[in-house]
Amino acid sequence: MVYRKTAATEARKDARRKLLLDAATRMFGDYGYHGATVPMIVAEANSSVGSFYMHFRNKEDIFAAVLVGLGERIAELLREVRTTQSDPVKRISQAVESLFLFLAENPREARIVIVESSGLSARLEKIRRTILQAQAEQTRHTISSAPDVFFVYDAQVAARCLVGAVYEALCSWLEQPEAQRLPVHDVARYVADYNTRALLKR
Amino acid sequence: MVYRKTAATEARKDARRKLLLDAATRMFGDYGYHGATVPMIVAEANSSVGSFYMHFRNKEDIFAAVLVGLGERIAELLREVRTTQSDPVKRISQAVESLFLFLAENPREARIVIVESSGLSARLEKIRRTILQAQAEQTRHTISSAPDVFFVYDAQVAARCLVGAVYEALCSWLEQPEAQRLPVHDVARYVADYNTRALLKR
Amino acid sequence: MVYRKTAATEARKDARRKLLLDAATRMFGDYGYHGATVPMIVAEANSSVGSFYMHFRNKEDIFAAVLVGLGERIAELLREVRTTQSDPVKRISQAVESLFLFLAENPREARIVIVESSGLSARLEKIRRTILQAQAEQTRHTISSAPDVFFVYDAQVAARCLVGAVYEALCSWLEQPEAQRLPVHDVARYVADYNTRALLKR
Amino acid sequence: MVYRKTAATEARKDARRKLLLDAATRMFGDYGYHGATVPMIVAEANSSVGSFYMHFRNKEDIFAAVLVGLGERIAELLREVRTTQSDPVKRISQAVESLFLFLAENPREARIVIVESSGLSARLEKIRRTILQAQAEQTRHTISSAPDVFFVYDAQVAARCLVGAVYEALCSWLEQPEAQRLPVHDVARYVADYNTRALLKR
DNA sequence: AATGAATGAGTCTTCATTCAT
DNA sequence: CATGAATGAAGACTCATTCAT
Repeated sequence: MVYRKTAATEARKDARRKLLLDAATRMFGDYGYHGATVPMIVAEANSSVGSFYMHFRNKEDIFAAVLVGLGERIAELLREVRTTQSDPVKRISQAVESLFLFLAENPREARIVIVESSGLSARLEKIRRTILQAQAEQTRHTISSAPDVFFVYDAQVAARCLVGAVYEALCSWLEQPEAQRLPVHDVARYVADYNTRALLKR
Repeated sequence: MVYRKTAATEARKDARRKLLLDAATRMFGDYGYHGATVPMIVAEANSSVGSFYMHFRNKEDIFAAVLVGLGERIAELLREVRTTQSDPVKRISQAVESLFLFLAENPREARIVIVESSGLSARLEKIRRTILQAQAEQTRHTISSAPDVFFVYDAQVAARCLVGAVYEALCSWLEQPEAQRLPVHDVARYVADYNTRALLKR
Repeated sequence: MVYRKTAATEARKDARRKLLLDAATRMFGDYGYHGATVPMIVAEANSSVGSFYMHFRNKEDIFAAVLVGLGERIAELLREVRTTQSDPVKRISQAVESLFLFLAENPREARIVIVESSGLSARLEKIRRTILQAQAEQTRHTISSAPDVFFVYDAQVAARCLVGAVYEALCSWLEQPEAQRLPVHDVARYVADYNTRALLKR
Repeated sequence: MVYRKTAATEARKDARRKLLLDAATRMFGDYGYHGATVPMIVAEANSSVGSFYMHFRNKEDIFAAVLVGLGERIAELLREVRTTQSDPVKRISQAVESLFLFLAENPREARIVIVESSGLSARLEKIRRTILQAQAEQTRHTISSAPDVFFVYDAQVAARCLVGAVYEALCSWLEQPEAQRLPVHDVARYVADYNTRALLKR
């Protein structure tokens, strides 16, 4: 009497989940963790409160899912750079540029990672740290692989300086009215240069 | 007689205001903007809700005041550096170091400026921007004053990279358990070097 | 062919109904009417929500069914006593004892009848009353059959006193940690004596 | 600057608390623990949700307060009987009668103690047990004080039988439409007799 | 001016019930 | 007939803000 869980049903469920996740990304990106309410999210997803709580334990849960998803997209981004570039200096420079461009093109996602994921619950804080850590790790690894070209006191500190510079430069860029913004690619390039110079031995 | 009485009253009023402001700094620093409640703040200040609304229009208002106060302390800090150091490179290096040390010694204040002041109302966002801008301005000014030693695409971008690097390095440092932290002064120095190298022509 | 198929279907349907009813008894007994949820019950029955609403109009409906079932089991119990014992005094004493023992051995069922069935809807209240009434009726009948040995103001009141004493004594017994409980049979016997003495002329 | 907490303010606060407590008693008595909602209670008390949560931590808390209050009223009742009656048999009989009458006159309160306080949280269960225990203790004490007149297997069990009989008889009485009810005093007297006989040696 | 009790709009969350597959 | 995803009404609770004393 147990009916096969049809693939179609499963697929529709997953689609709904994705819908909610996307809506949440938009709402969290636009209004922040506290500003975005569950009713707002479900309305944006053309879904319902009940459905929301079928897919996610609570508001924190969906935020975590959004964050993890973003972390993966960024990790994937950096992974690509790593496999493309073998020269350590270019690799770092390229990673910074890619990160900057990705976030510049996805400002809502950027805001979620940079701004909104801070100062929340321990669990979320941990996810945020993991994301930053993944980026830092990448940098750290490259730095350590070429100790003769990089000047480094502590790779961890250096990596975080780099990430911080990227994020803040991005914020600054996003704060400008669109009309006055410098060309994204130029800024991305400059930020990449800034950090590359910072890391190189003179 | 009347004047003195008024002065005394004024003084007491200011004292109460200061008390609330300090309590708010502690609470916002420890629990964040949303986590700190008005009752919490007034309890910490040994005051009362009524009194609170005597001195501040609302919660946002006191947070703004805290933020402005912090901005001034930081501005003052940087002003001192400027008057002490005339060499542009040293001036920048020194400014970074001072900022890092100040925030490291005042982690609550650091959290307020870096983390908690983001993603709130437009008004607060503006104040935050003003503070960052003040720091950036300082850097920009120094950079512009010696175009031959500094390599700069856009002083604004450069300045924000610098501030971002400082903040993120600090966050990283604060995230560590105290036992495992590197010496503050060493980190501060390294962060200063990081940014100085980033700015100098090769 | 058609007939047999229908019979088989009917049988399966009844089996499923029984499964749900048993699961509901466990859940209501363990978590109470409000604590037990429909999803909990169907999970316990390895069934599904849809199936549930196939067999029962709603949650109240299944609770009612559980209650009615319990009422019948208890009625059957008392009926047996009546057919076994002809001596009115022994009959009452035996009925009390049997009831006590049955409930002591089925604490979940006991909790449903005694505790959980109170204070719900009018319909459920009525069923509960019916069950109690059946027990009372039994007692009343026996009492009335031997007016010379029993001292009774109003048989209805007397019967309810008796039932109340049984239930409360049972609760008291169940509240004790198992290790400290007096022997069931002794308590059952004493409760029987208590009520017998209460009913007899001196 | 610390103003004296005026007696008037305190009094008004207490009055409000009492108002809420009374309203809660009515609502819990009429609709049960789950049926009575916080909005209902505050509406009944002409108060507000916020006020409610100023005085009580949560819904369970106010129910606990109601229950404790009832426990005290009942305890007081029994205390009076104890001081008035020195003869053990009369004391028990009188206690039963008083309890019955009190509950008959306060049916809402009765329902709260008897019906609604069961099967809730551990905390509430404990309070309920305490109340029953207090009544049982009273009985137990009297019984133990005159071992030659009372026939008792275990005073605890006996006491609970007594309490159960009282409560159930009361329920039965309350269930009747008012027109058909037997005179309260007669029933109270009979219930008292029922239990007295049950306890006496033959 | 100071106090803190009172307010109620606004959140999150649960769960009985429905219905498309 | 069975399934379980979807629904949304309803409830508990928080907290910024007001205002009578």
